[in-house]
Amino acid sequence: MSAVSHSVGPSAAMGPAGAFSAMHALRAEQVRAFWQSVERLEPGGRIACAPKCDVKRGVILSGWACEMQILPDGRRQIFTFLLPGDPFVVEAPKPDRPSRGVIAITPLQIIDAANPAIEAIRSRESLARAIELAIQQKEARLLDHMVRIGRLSAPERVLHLLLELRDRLEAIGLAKGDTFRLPLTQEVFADALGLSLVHINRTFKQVRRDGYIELKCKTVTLLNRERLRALAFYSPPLTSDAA
Amino acid sequence: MSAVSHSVGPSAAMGPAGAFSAMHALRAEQVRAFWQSVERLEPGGRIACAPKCDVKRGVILSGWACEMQILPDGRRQIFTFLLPGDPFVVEAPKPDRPSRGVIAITPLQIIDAANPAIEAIRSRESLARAIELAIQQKEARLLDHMVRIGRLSAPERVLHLLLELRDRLEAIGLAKGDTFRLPLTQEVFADALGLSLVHINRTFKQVRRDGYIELKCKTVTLLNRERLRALAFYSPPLTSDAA
DNA sequence: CGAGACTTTGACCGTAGTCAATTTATGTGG
DNA sequence: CCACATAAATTGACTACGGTCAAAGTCTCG
Repeated sequence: MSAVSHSVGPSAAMGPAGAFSAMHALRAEQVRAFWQSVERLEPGGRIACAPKCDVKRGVILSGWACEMQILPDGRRQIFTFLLPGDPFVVEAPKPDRPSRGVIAITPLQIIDAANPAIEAIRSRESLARAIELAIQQKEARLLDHMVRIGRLSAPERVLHLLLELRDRLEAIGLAKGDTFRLPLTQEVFADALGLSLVHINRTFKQVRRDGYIELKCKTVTLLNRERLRALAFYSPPLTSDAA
Repeated sequence: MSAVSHSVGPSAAMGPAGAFSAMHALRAEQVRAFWQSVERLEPGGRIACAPKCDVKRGVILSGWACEMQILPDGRRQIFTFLLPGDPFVVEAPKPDRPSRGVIAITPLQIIDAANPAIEAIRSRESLARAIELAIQQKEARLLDHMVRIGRLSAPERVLHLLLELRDRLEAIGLAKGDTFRLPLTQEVFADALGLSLVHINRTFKQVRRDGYIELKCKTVTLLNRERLRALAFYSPPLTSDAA
């Protein structure tokens, strides 16, 4: 159920960041082959690459995932959230390397970029451009996340992240106005923002009390987004004017 | 003086990360043209791209620089340090965008990648590979930095960063064993590690007192690197085995 | 209903921030 | 080479943000 509510619908994928915006032009047979090769993961599941390969590329079709690293110690840092349409790369875990990986947060559907079903559309220049843009935006988000973690206070971090997620979800049709579904536990939030679970809880309480957001049933509403943007020093992402 | 001590020497640039490792095979005339087109910056200077262009690519020849962002508020976050041999990209500042940029920490020598003097060697596959590797390593360092800021304590952050800098400096011949020159003010350290100036000062005092490092006259010595690596959860970078 | 995951709260502690002053380089002109 | 100006490092006193520990309350789901 919850997987469905996080999927890109047939038209939702047409957003600027949707890597599959060219899909409507495919023949039915290709579409069938495509859906047959979709891989599914349960929450907590880790995207692994095939035994022989040392790298796997793919795209999120539905659901939320995150890229993260776990210290030998148990501490965890989440680098990015992956939403439908986002491309990803995972490398085979090597001994003596930091254990980084992509794990599913909700039920997840992904497709391997090496899949023959995707080869057919890989060459379309519209897809190539979409992927190019996605990579560029991801780079920018990494730096945003660094500022968040390094220089913002706890309430600023939370609001800044919510603003980013809203923009990204709206771009793929999963947010209506200032309201969207947020399928994250507070623990995940904590690991993304470099805070403790308990402190995240208190910070949410605070930003709710202060009238910045509403939050019920995993659904968030940002109250007065303009004010929040100024407050958390958030700038929306570029849309597509890049060279 | 201090610029010289941070330069890559003719042989120092031969390290794995040195983008100019193929330079020894150039003709004298090309080398002359090359050095004539080197740009210089004083500490605090910002690398700007030409008035018309919206992007500038280049490589650090000597000195230290950093990529950073300043919040409207004055708070600053440093993303990466750039050392001799490191490629960089700066974009023209756009209104309403976060003000990110590259600024010189020490006197700096850089060369524009669009320079004709560099065109001659651009096509060499050894250079292309070096740049490829440099970009890959940089990506990895960004994530390392995120873990540092998000999940490590102040002493861990300091030691982790020093370990990284040592490895990178050694790769370009600017560190002998566990000792190297560190031309950073504590304020820069603070802005890189997401801490306050005062706290950085106290943390340095502590790691010195605890026998983890020696620090005199801007020169650091790491005492027992193995122990520090375990303590700060540091993994050295990949050298060159990537596909 | 019971088990387990997630959220919420309280009490307390410790790391790190702020403010302000002092000391120590570093540098510059005379 | 010295006097002064400025940047950088250092220290103290105090505050506060965020972490830890522990318990209780909610929510799901079999």
